[in-house]
Amino acid sequence: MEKIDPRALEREKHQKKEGLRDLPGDTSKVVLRFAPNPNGPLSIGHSRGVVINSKYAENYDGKIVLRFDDTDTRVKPPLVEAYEWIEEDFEWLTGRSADIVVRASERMPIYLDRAEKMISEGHGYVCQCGAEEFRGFRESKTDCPCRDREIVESLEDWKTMNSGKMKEGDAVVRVRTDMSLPNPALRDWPALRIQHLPHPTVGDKYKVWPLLDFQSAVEDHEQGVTHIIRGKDLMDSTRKQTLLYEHFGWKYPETLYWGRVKVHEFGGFSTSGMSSSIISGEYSGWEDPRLPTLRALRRRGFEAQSLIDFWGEIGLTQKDISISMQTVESFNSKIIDKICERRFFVSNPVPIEIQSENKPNEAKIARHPDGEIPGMRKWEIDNLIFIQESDFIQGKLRLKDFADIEITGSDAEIEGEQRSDDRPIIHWLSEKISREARMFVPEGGEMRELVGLIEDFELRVGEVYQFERVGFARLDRIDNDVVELIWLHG
RNA sequence: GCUCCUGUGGUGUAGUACGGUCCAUCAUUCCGGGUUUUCAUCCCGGCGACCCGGGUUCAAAUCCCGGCAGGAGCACCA
Repeated sequence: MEKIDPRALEREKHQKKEGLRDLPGDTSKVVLRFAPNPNGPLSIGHSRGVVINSKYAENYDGKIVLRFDDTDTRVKPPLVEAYEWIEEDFEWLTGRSADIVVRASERMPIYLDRAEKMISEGHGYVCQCGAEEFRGFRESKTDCPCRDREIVESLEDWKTMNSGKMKEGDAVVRVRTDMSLPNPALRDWPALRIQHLPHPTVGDKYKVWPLLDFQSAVEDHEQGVTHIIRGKDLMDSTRKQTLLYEHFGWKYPETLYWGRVKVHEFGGFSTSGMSSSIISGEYSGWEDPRLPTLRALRRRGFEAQSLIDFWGEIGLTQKDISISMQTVESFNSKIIDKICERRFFVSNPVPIEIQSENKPNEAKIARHPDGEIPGMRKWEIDNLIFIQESDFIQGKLRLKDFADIEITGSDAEIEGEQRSDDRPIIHWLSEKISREARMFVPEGGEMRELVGLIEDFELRVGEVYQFERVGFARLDRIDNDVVELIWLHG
């Protein structure tokens, strides 16, 4: 009887399934891709794509392609520096570089060749209807006049388009689907259009450029992509591209989607929106701590792992979600609390004169309270100390790791070094160790600035410290002897 | 208008393909308590949810029908 496992009698509680769900289809040689537009650096929204795709690549021992979708020179033109920024952001986040990096703009011959083939096989045609005009045909499910022209005529127009003799907007290459399709988005969708504006990296060599749906479809096939994971706003892209794949006789990759993501603290933002706010001077640059770019988060002191943990917890769902940075901060705290040294930062300092004659002349405070980082911070103590204005009272206080004091006016008497009662414990600074500091706190679109004194003990630029009773902040730089800190979180 | 996606606590998420083991999982927030010479970390406890209405069934978060709500696409942007 006693051999029966007693646990078998207990009611089993359901467990939360951990990790990402399995990828569908053939997973023997997985190839994934992350395809941003290089019109700015990566933001927190992009990080979901990077994290999820690279996690799957890791899980299945597959490959990940970083592809720059840079075939638009007019509406969202590429930013030359952004290619490099994105590669840096990708590496920061995943700890490695992508297996393959491709720029769509450098693969133009492949797309143009494919387009010509499509036209000559009758699966596509050159359409010279205006955008408005075609909208009417699409809505009324009627064929446009260009649709029934001979293939040779389309081919001739195709050559004219490429020669540069046709103006932008005069013609477009469409994929022949079916104008009576129930979903209007799929009816003879546009695949390539004319652009005369030079491309920032390849110049004015090409006059006809593919749109996303065509370029992406062809390139995914070229790279042997097996699984596409993208936003569900691109569901119709999948349907359009599937039609194209049928024309070409290719097998479309397995496709998974995530829903729309909003971040409470940042509201609605877009790369192009941020770009114009930076140009107008509203923000100092892409690294402005108020921005949701990965560069800004990195500058504030977020660990890449916090984002990996965060997106892993959210997983891959098609729900439109509204997330809070608080959750990311919580993951970050768990990581950095163990590795950050402690320091004091006294904002709005109030000077206090210690009157006691036999005061100790040195303070020793642990670098880390749990001994995760061994060693002590040692300071000299003179008679002059500073405490934070918000802590300033008339009465009894304990200067953390130093002494019990009683304040009268702006003088203080040391009552003893040992803690003698449960009076409030505050952080403080000796004048000998104080250095002027400013802490920048991003608050929505504003930047609050706290002026105060920092504990000048082995400070290093780029390091994240936990300021006791204040919170985490990163030492951004030292300007004219003034230490500049950027607030991370509590 | 047409096409499509999604609805589980404050915010996310597990469970939904094969209905019972779910008086519904876990994280985060919030509240309370403990450890701590930080208002940090850590530990313990608590509050809090299956969009609505029908139907099928002994039994529905799960299946069916009908609503409703939110989001997306229908760009010569990505």
